[in-house]
Amino acid sequence: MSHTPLPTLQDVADLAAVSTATVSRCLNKSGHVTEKTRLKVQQAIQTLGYSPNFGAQALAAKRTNTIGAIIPTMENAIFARGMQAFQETLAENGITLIIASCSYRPELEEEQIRSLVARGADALLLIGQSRPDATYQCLARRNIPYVLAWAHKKGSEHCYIGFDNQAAAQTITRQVLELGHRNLGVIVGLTQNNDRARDRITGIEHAIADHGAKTAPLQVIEAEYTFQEGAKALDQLLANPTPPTAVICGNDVLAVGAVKRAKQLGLAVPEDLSITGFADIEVSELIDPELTTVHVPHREMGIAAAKSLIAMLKTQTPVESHLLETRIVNRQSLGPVKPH
Amino acid sequence: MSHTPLPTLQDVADLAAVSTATVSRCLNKSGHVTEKTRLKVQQAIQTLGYSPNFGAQALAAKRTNTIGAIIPTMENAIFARGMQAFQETLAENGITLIIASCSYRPELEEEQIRSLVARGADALLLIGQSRPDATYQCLARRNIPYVLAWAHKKGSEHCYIGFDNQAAAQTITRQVLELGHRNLGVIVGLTQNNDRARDRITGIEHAIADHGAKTAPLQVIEAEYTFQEGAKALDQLLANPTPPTAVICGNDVLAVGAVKRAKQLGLAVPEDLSITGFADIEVSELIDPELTTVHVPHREMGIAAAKSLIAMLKTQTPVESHLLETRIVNRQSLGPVKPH
DNA sequence: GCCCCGTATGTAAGCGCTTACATTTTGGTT
DNA sequence: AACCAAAATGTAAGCGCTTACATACGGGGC
Repeated sequence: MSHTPLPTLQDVADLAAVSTATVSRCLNKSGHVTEKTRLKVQQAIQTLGYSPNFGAQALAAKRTNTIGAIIPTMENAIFARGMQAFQETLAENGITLIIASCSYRPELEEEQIRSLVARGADALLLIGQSRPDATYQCLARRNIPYVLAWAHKKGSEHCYIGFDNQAAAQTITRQVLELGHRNLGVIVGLTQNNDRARDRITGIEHAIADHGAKTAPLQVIEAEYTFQEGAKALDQLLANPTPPTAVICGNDVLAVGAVKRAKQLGLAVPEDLSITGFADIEVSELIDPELTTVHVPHREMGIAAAKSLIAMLKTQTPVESHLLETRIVNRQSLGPVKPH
Repeated sequence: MSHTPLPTLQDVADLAAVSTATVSRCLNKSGHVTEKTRLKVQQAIQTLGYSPNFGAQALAAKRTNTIGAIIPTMENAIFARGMQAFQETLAENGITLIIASCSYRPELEEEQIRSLVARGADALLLIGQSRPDATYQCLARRNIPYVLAWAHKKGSEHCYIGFDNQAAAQTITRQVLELGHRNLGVIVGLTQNNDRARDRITGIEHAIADHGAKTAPLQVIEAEYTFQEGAKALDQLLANPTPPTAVICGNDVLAVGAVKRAKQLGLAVPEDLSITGFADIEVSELIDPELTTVHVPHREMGIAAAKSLIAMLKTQTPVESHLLETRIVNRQSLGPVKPH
């Protein structure tokens, strides 16, 4: 499968009878080119089917127009919509997304960060904030802008593009308490390497403390983000001699798994058991009863993250954090506690 | 935010008191280096915290160790699991994934292909086969290997890593017919730019023709891949004076949306109406009744695609297509036709 | 001890682009 | 028509790496 060598900038310059610098200027829209020459060059590019060599461009310009993202996993719908919007926004701005996953394992994340940086990522999107200082230093040293998404922390040195996991969890818990529930269960992701999950638990605890009513001790089960694990976690919660009347889930996937299990066990939701979610992914409207959950503006977040990163790249200065509003979506899975 | 310039190959060479060529040879494991020098170099790399410059490497070596994938959308769970496995397998082999989405729009796909190629993708993963010849020629001209995933075509010039959409649809339809259904509805993705959806319809039609029994005319509704659209499509099907007794869906998302709608309408599934899916994504086990569907080995497919692409890159020769087996997963949403 | 050859290492020429700086062109003033 | 600043274009020096080729080295056979 032989093939002619690809045309180079020089070839274009020759054909258009200008210098390579002029062609380069046309390509990079860096001004100072007559309309006439621009047309000539355009023409030459067309006829040759020229497209710039990526490596050469990266080497000479010291940027790749590439942004990296490292997410726990692409399989989880929690990240899918936000990443889709992120990618679309990058593409609109001529930037390519390189993507890696870390399976919620910090050491893998670190490795992937190095890898993406080595691959020339100009900037990075990371999820949450908890990672070794060394990692942040490595990014600072190489002067690589990054945003932390899916989370928010006031007054942090980092740029967050996300929502307040703690406050959101607190709000929905308050609502649960106001409906009379005094014995709450919690199903949440593995907190080990997930600051978002930890923040949500904190929010729940604060809501209980603030509310002041006497409540049974909070029962917390950690589970991987799958329907099955959500179901299993509910089993554990219900095995307790005084099972909760409401289960607050740190995630829609877990919540939906729990709802399904509750129904299998013959429990009516929300009459016998209330269940709430977090994220408002598509599946929360699928299950019957539909899930009362915390709506997270995933697309907005992806778009904001992309824009912030692009701005940082352009201005070479940090950008303000961006707090997105969440809101409770009242559907059907949360109801008043059953009087007995 | 000042920062020392990053160490270069030259710096490493100086520190290790060898030439740049030797350092390069160490890095690329291209043999002919004494263990002793290798150690010296390793040492120098460590102390300097060196990591190769991507652009320079790409420019000099004419490869980027980067593979691109263009999928319709990341939001759809149909691609998530396969892509996750694809990315993991690439990462294990030191290759980075760059990803783009085309929203089922061919002209956007073409643009994204150009973009990823321009970004230095060494090889590509594409979904399905139908695209302009010019696109394939462009890839051939640049000598860029590619595989077509999520589909399979015998005796094609292209390398497919996928499954036989038509045969799978045919098999599940046969099963539906054997259960006595003679009036079938079909809900399938928009066929306009989706050869997989078209193949599935063909499979359904063949099954009916082969079976020989007299059946009502097939009613086909096309819908976007969302729960809501699946539900709406079911409404349309049921609006018919002689509504189908079984609905074959080209996709689990549509099927699950249809199941939910059927229940809302007070129809028992499968007693009053049978519904089948395609893909076997996680949500098919969530819905009640659980979905009878076509299982697609998504992870296997992702892994196989990655391996094939890597092999092509290494050997510079085409690789055989790879046909993956699908199988029917009999769960609860398909039952015998109701006698009346 | 000498020669030869295979292996380890060094030398240096690019790879294709960007960009600082030098040079030419343009067109408005006087 | 001559002059000049501003705008357009050209020149050429790298960017950091790979690799073909040249050279140095070391050890076995005689």
